[in-house]
Formats: sequence, structure tokens, C-alpha cells
Amino acid sequence: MKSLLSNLKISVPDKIYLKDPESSKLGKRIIEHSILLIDKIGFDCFTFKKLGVEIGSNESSIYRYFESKHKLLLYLTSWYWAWIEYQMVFTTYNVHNPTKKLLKAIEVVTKTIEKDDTFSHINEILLNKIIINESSKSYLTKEVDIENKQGYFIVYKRLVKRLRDMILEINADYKFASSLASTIVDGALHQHFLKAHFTSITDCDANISPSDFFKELAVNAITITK
Amino acid sequence: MKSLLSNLKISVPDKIYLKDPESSKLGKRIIEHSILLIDKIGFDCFTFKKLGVEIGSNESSIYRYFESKHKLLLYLTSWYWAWIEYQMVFTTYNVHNPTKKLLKAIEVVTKTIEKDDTFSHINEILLNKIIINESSKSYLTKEVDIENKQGYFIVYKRLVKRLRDMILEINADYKFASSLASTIVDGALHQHFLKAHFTSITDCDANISPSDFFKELAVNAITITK
DNA sequence: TCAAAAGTAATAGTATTACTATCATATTTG
DNA sequence: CAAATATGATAGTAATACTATTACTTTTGA
Repeated sequence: MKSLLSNLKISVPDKIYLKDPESSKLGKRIIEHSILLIDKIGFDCFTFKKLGVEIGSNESSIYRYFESKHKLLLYLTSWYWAWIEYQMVFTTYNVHNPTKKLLKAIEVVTKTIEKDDTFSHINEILLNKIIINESSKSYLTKEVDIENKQGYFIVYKRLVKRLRDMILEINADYKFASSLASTIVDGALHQHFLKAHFTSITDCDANISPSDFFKELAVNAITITK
Repeated sequence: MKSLLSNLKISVPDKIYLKDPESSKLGKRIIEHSILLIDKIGFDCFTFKKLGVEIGSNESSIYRYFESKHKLLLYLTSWYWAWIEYQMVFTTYNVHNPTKKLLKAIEVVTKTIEKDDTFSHINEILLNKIIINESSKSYLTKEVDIENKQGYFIVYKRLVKRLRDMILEINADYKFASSLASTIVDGALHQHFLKAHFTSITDCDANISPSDFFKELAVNAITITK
């Protein structure tokens, strides 16, 4: 219970930012408009100078919140996964049947995001698109091991571990619980990408969702060897 | 048979390059050393200027082969997948049992790459590392739809479709053959990445390979609903 | 309430990147 | 051996990803 409650808050590892963007109006505008701008022009073309123009503020002011656009991406991904984790813990909390619980968790992790008005300055639909298109760039770098040691990816890893634990609750003997969990989380993003851009190599479309695929895949993987 | 033979050659869509790097000594040096340098410093820090220094040649000469480093990455990924496709077709060619055939194909796609001396200027072990760490950057761009229309990703998509067809040979009623195939190809790269950097969220290590995981996953997914 | 502290803006400057353009030289080929 | 082709050297450009400094503005707490 304690462990659950301590993670319900959308909190991002504090080493990621220089100054907490949640602590000021400008900080919130930075987050709000960085999501809009990254979605619009892509992370590769996104710069703090362009963001400054967008929010009518100065480049140098943005640098006081984030060292680099890479750190900003780390912030956005951590926020996103913490938000997903919150929903996962919340929706599975009073579900006692292990299989039902896992299916609910997979649903949360793999579904197409809908509007959420809890956090007014964050557009979760666009943020989800950014996660699909850009989040892997946050760890596919030469600095990944150093940054991993500094805890920049704990939220993501914690989410995968929660999923792994639910898998093991169903079948403690399943040998690939961690790999299955990480495959579901990463694979869902990939299927959403394929659905939008490479339709010929996915079955996901208006009728079939990534959730359908991964739910069946997971249940078959875990229960067949039971 | 014709269809098989026509794809056995390691051929890369010719719109990717300005001048075929296989057509000259300098071209081969560009490929050879771009693999070494990208592996060493990462694609983000890689520039044609640095590559020029490395091969004792001029930046402007490299630009005569590739428009940009992005195109070079597209070349390397296409070459890699064509090489994998070649092995997949070759090793499954005389296997008539559909399940055995699929398992051999998954082995080829997911295994850790070993030395291959057929193509002297290409270090396949390092190229595989580049594919794991950098290949998604070739399609996670704002230009993906235009470039897809121009055929820059056909080799990758053709490989996934071959795998899909083998899945359907086992069970023609399986609803998620394309998604399973694309999940295996992308997921294997991801598991290799996790094995190297985020060990706590994968089961893959010195004893368990991504191949073990994906073989069992695929067979269970396909056969249980048969 | 007023001074100190903290936050924000404006400007300038730097090294590097991702190229393009031009011209010269070297090599190949018909 | 001349013409064509390939490569090299140099220069130049706009943009990127920052850092540094100074000035102004707002908040706060004694």
C-alpha cells in the first residue's frame, strides 16, 4: 500500500531539470508549448530558440529550466510513463484475478490515448504521439549508461517491472516475464507507429488495436507453459 | 523460385545514393569506415567531415555518394536487412515443415551476429550494433511518409512480410500475423539493446537469448488458437 | 514599504554542423 | 592522347546548441 501511494504522484526524477517547470508559469508554458512544437515540427527540428518565439519568451530563459533539448525530452518521457503508471496502478488496484489484472494493465499501456483534463497544460494525446515518434531517441545515445546510472530512466523501468510482476502472478515459472513486459511496452509504441506509417506490416487498423494483439499474445505466452 | 533468386543479391534501393558506393574503391571505404566511426562515436555525433579525416579523403567527395548522413544511414539499414533476408531465404529454403521453417527464420532475424567474411569491407558485427542503436532513427522522422513512398524502406518491409507468410503457413487463421512478424523484428533489436544497457527489464543475458524468447512466444501465439 | 533576492529578457558571442559552390588536379577510358 | 570522370581543396552560408554578461522586473520577507 505504501509502495503504491508513494508513486501515485506524477513526479519526474529531479536531476533531469535545472529548475522545476511545475514551479512557475513560464515553466508550465515551456512544457505546454514544447509538446505542441515537437509534435508539429519533430524533435530533430525543434530548438529552444523556436520554442522561445512560440511562447514569446527568450531562449536563455528556457535554458534556465533545461540544460538541453535532450533533457527536455527526458522530462517529457518520464512524465508520460509516470502518468501511465499512475493509471495502471489505479485501474488494477482492486482487481484480484491475476489474468484480469494483467489484461487491464496491458490495456492501459497499449491503448490509444484519450483526452485527460487533469493536467491542464499537458496535451496527453500529442504527448503520446511524441512518445511514439521520439521517445526512443532519449535512450539511443552514447550517454545512455551514464544517464541510466543517474536515474533518468527509472520511471520507464519501474513501469516495465510492474507489468513483469503481474505476469509472474499468473505464472511464476514463466521464464521470460521481463522480456515479455518490455516487449509489450516497446512493441505497442511500434505498432502505433506502423499503423500510422507502415500499414502493410501491421494488422492494427481502425478495427484491430495494438491492445487486442498484445493481450492475446501475452495470455498465450504465459498460460500455455503453465 | 524466380522470386527467391531475384532477391538473393544484397541490393539497396538505388534512390538512396547519388553514386553507388559499391562502384568504386572510395565508395567502399566510405561504407567500411562509416560503420567503424558510427559505432565508435554514435550516429548523432557522426559527420562527413570526421569521416573524411578518418579515410584521408575530402568531405565534398563523400557528398558525391550520399546527399546526407541520413541517406547513408538508410543505405546501411537497407544493406543490413537485405543481408538478413538473404540468410533467411537461404536457410529456410529446403525446410518443408512450416514450424521448423519459421523457427529457423526467427533464429536468423533475432540472433547475435557473427563474423561473415563474404563482404570484406563490411563488418557485420559492428553493423548489427548500429542497427540496434541507430536504425530506428532512419524512420522516426517527419519525412517518413515521403521517403516511404520513394521506397526507402522496402527491404525492411519485405523481410517482415516474408516472416508473416511463414506464420500464416502454420496457421492461416491467425489474425495478427503481420503484427507478430513486425514485433519479432523490432522486438529482437530492443531486447539486444536492453541486454546491453537496461539489464533489469529483460531476461536476455549470457544464457537466455532473444531468439529463445521470440521462438517460444511465436509458437505459442500461433498454435494455441489453431 | 523598501531593499534584497530571485526570475526573466536582451544581446552578443562561439564552435560546430550540414551543407553548397567553385575550381583545380588526378585518374580512367575510348 | 584527349575527353570525360573522379577526387581534392578551399571558401562560404545559415542554422544549431549552446555560454556569458548585463539589465530589467517581480516577488518576498524583515
